[in-house]
Amino acid sequence: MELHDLRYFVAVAEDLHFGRAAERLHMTQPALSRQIQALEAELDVQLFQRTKRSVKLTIAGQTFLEEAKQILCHTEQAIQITRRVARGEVGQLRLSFTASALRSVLPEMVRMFRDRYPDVQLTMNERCTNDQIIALQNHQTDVGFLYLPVSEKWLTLKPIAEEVWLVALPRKHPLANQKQLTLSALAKEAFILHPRQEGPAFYNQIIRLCEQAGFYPNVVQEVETSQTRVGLVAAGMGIAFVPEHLQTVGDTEVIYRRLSGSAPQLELAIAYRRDNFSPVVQQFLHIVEERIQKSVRESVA
Amino acid sequence: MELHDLRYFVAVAEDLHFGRAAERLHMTQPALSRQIQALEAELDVQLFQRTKRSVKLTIAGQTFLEEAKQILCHTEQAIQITRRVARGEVGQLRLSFTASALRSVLPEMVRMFRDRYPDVQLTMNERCTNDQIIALQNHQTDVGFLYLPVSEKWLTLKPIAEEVWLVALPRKHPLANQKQLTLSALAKEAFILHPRQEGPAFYNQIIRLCEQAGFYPNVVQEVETSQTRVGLVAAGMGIAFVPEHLQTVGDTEVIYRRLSGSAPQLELAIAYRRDNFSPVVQQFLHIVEERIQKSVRESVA
DNA sequence: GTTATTAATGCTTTAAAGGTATTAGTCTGC
DNA sequence: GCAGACTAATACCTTTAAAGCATTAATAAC
Repeated sequence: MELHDLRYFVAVAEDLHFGRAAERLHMTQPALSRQIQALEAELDVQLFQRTKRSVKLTIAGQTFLEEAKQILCHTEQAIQITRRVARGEVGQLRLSFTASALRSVLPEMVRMFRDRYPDVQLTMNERCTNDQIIALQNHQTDVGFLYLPVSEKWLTLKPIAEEVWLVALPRKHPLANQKQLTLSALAKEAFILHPRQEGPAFYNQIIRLCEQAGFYPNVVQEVETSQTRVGLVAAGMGIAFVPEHLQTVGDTEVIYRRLSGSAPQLELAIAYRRDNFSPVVQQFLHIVEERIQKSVRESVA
Repeated sequence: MELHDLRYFVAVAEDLHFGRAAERLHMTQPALSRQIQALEAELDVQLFQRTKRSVKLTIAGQTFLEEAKQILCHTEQAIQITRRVARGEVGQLRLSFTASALRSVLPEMVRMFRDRYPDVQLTMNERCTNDQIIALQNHQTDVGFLYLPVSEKWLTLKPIAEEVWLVALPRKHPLANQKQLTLSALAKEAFILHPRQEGPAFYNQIIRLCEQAGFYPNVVQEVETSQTRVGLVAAGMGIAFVPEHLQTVGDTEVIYRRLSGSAPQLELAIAYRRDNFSPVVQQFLHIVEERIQKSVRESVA
């Protein structure tokens, strides 16, 4: 049995007239009659009660009509849903991101994506760069917003923004009032940095910048999240570097200063598995691309 | 798109190997490859991620696989259910019957039918002969157990039992103790009969029998149901005729006597529309037939 | 009784599906 | 690094199932 048998059957069952049904199906009446006969023979069930001049459904025919309509409808829906999945209009997208990405580029991209693809189920998780890589490896996330450098070869990486890090000082710190602040002015300060193994490249970058400024930093603490580092700065334990977008999270005891001259900076990128061909991810990447182009245009203007 | 496309797709999706899938489908690999290509072209969706040496499903392919399996399963079920309906194994059967049929032939027939066709939904309604005919005409019932004669030409009628009617007498009636009771002995009694228009043929039969016994009955009441007539007999209002099977419904104030010689009797028959080709009805008729044959054999033995 | 209607049948044509032989990459093992 | 096995795709031909055309047979309506 094939779907065209069902289509033919439904047409005849609805018209109760072989000639008209055949016309509607763009075929001739004898062909249709024979197909219906073949269908009845295959099912070994009489679907129509025929006289030489009229046709009506048997009880079994009525049952089969309901089923046939459902099957045809389901088939149509299966095609539609498959196409939508292929276009990335339906599916799921799991995003991971650093705390600072959540406060900069991410929100607008997510908003655009939601608007354009309302039927995609979106899951969002804050994770540090390392955890994102692990999550990507374990197929627990689809796209990560993380900091470069990342050396994993099985990942595709696309830089999307430069992120300058600011100095966080206690409000009462002597340097807090100074307009222009250079790294060398901080030579005698106690530094609260992130753990070295949580981003050795960035750690080294900070050390190198200090050395270029003529001193080796006095690292009094290595603390995991920027949030916590800011807390310790407020408590007067020292100074710290935090991503520029995190200054919006206000702590009245802390002020943020952009360093003039060279300052620590990180490159935010999106990462996804090379073997990920999810159309949803593709669509999300398009939106990211689009958003970046817009930023570039705006910064030029 | 046709069902065989779905079958081919499911086979390849399950094996992820064109050659083996083709073998399983009893066809050659190139034919299968081409069919899948054609399907993808028709859907305008890539279902498989192919390399020269391996095949795997795309996200859209995974979606389509689920749908395809469901459609194929539904199709199989549709065929099965249609066949069962055609065989009368599934459906509904609405029975109507007189009160006396419910106490004689009907229960065993219904029991047999239930055992053999447990998936048929059975509806049962007590109705007098006239109401049954109306219900049959209005498609509110499928088969009736009613009294002959019935003249409707659009009904098929099959006599199934002769029903002798008994005399119901008040317990304290002088004739109550007599072993042999003939109609002529009742010449002076007050008769409680059924309404004439509710079965004129049977009414006339009773009058005729009385006349043959040498008297014209003194009809003091015409009352609708046998139940009610028995009630009035118990109340001492007169004597009545009731179907033999109704004597089992005991009223201690009433006794039943079979008339020797000629007695009123009715023919119980089943009736159904000539244009009713419901397989369920056909199956029920088979069981009725079967049961009647059994009765005949038993009465001969 | 004649005509129109309508489903079925016989025969021919067409188109879709399938088969065989072969090609073109890709992986494995020595 | 090369030979051989493996596997999906392509080219070309054959088969088969479905469709068309002409006609028949039976029924209903006038």
